[in-house]
Amino acid sequence: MSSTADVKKSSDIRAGGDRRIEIIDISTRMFLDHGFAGTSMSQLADACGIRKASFYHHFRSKDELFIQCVIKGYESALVRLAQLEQDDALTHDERVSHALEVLYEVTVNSPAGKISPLIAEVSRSMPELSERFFNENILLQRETLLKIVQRGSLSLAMFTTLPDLDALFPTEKLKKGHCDAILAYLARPRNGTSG
Amino acid sequence: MSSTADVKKSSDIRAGGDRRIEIIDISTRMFLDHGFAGTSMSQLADACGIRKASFYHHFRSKDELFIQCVIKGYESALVRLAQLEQDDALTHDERVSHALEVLYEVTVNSPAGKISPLIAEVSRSMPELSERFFNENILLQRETLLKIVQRGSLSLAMFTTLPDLDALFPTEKLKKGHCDAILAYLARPRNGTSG
DNA sequence: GTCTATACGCTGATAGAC
DNA sequence: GTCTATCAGCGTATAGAC
Repeated sequence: MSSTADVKKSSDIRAGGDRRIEIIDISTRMFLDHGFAGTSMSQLADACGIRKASFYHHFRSKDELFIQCVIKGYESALVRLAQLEQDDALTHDERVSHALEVLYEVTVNSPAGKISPLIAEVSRSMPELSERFFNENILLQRETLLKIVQRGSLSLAMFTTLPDLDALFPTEKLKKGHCDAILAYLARPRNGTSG
Repeated sequence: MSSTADVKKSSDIRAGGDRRIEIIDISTRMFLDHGFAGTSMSQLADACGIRKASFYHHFRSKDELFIQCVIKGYESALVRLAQLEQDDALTHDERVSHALEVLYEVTVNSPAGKISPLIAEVSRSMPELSERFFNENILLQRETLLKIVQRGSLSLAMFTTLPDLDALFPTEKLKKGHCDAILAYLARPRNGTSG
């Protein structure tokens, strides 16, 4: 399906322009809706209003198209973060707060966040994409967030544990929190006994 | 791909026995790993150690096999809930608490929970499966949970709002909670100013 | 209940005219 | 830059022997 050479920089773009962007947007929607294997080039061609063969003028393969969809998905979020880092109109606290909002949107709610399952789907056939997603998205997110926080006069020492940020939200803890919330809710209007 | 007649009761099982169970378990693992469209009958046959054609002795179609995988996925959780409801060795509070644990496992951590994205993948081609998943899994979960809670001497009135349980965990609220947690974490060892 | 052989549509992809 | 025509291979599914 794919080879190591399939994941490269923008150098293997065959053509540039609005049409390309349009195709990527439409294809992203299709991939999100039907999965990678579940979306055929014929379906994509129909959705884009062109013939199947014309697709190969813009993208050398289905893999390549998908990779571009994924990259475009997370690039916009990275741009937003980068702009935030440069925004002098905001206070430091506002920048940090907005950055967290952006990260949350990207990770949980946005189309970019919903791409993750697709990457899981193709992780075996396109391992380079998974790696790239991690290096160019996850790691860059963390770096930019770090820069944003560093713009304030905070001591650097406190960020030495930043990579452990994930540990802040362990499944077990969240689970207990959720269960406790339900139990508290159920217990609230209790009138009788409990046995 | 599928017709209305494809989703039925166990009457359209072609054969019963251990082999069938084994095939379902292996296939479930494959579907979870590669998606529905991403898993071919050849791959499934290889994984099960039989020929492609032999598959059709057990299941009339790939759709039918998938449906059985989904159903078996959530059935075990429902059985656990039902047993819990009958368990007189536990106190009422224990039963409620354990039920929440089971629901959490089923929804978030278990293979059954991970099936949800697969159902989303095929929701357009197998709408009956989505409906069945909701009616036989989601609704039954709620019903059994309700029964478990009702075994205590709590007033029925408090459950009139149970269908709104989802509202307890609105995205915005959770989001704010997570962001606040990160901010609190970042602010903790703060030594300098914040502008 | 599993096998071999086979039907046939659809897949991703290419060649070459315009 | 889009098209028609075409390819080899794989997809699901069936027929029928053992």
